[in-house]
Amino acid sequence: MKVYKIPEATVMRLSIYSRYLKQLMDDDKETVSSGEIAIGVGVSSAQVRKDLAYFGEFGTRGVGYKVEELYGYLMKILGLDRRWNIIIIGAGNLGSAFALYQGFMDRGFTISAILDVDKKIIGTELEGVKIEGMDVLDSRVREQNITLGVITVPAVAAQEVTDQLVNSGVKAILNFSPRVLKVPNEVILRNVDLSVNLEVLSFYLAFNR
Amino acid sequence: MKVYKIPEATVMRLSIYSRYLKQLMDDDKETVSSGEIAIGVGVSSAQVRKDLAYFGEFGTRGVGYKVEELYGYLMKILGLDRRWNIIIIGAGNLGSAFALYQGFMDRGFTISAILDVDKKIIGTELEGVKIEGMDVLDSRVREQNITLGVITVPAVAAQEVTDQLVNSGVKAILNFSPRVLKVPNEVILRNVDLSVNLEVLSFYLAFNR
DNA sequence: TAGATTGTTAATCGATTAACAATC
DNA sequence: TAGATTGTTAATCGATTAACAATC
Repeated sequence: MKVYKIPEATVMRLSIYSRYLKQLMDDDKETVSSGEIAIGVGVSSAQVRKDLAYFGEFGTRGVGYKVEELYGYLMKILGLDRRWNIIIIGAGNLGSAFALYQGFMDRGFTISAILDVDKKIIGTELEGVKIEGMDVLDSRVREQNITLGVITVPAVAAQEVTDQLVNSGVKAILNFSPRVLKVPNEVILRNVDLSVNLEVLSFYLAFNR
Repeated sequence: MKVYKIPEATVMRLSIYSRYLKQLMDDDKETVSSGEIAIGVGVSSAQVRKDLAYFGEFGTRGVGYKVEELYGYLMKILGLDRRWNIIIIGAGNLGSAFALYQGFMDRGFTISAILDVDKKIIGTELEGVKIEGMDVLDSRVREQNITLGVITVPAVAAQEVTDQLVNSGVKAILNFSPRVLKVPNEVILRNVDLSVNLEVLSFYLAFNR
């Protein structure tokens, strides 16, 4: 496969397009143009076509795209035509919220393990998954073919947990802790920093008026 | 005030710099260079200086920046030298997790109200804040000077809730629902889309190997 | 054929990086 | 003064937008 570098913004939009197409499918719409998608998700039609062009030609000139077909392509491009196993580290409020969120299931993600250090919650269940101690991290990741780690521990513990996940062979990490984490190049890291998001809003509120 | 357009990426980094400076303050470090900050947060030193340059000159050539002083400037720039009142709509898992997260308190945010439609949880408390019904949305926002709304309701309800928030006078919205929301120009909207984040990881996992 | 819409190229815009004079 | 580091300009890089030939 010829690998051009795909902008991250493009990937995020593809995910959003796919969700919009799902909506259209529910409305039994059969065909859609780049212009309609653009309006639906708030970007330009050129943007939509450019994003798709990284991966191939999916439409018909003068006609548009077949909704269901394009949806299928996008799911495949996004790697959502198969399942990914997730391990959640930290079963506090955020970790629990994440585990309980139903939306992920439909999109190809399986929560395979949930770990915490707190003896009081170890042994209890979340979504049918038993919360276990940190000692099983390595074996769970290896035995259950887990590729994706979600970090919802306090900031101070985040780097250590990251190192453990990396050593056990996790390939990608979604980090909710407000810490800048160091990972080897081959591990994919994404940060969802709730504080930063709130503070960006604070900035624009304070700055513009 | 002369308003140059500040890149959003710059604002996000300022928030991260400020957190790093806080760490340095805890370690009683007095001075820091752009190069040290750069290594600490994983960007280039030119980036650090450029980001700061949007707002003024905060350092001393040949010396660097006074940690505490720069921290103070950044907090001011980010609008964190005062408090912002927040209303959370949706007290499910994610809304609760958000409400219970302590980090926001320290950074100038006060959770003033939490609303939900579920009769079973209305009347219960989260972090000392009573969960109320949607009928009080307007009065709460107006009376308690709430500028910031956090949307943690299911996707289907998100646009309606958004409209209500906008009508009641909220100035900025942090949206956790996986929906593209329409807001008037003057309202600042940020989306934290957990699904999209997970799917970006899925993409790179599937694409690179 | 006329109208619509794609796929793609070229132009534009904006953000990052490199380089260096200013200066402590 | 010599060494260090800022603030800023110019060069580079990358992403978005505009425009249009291809084609259904």
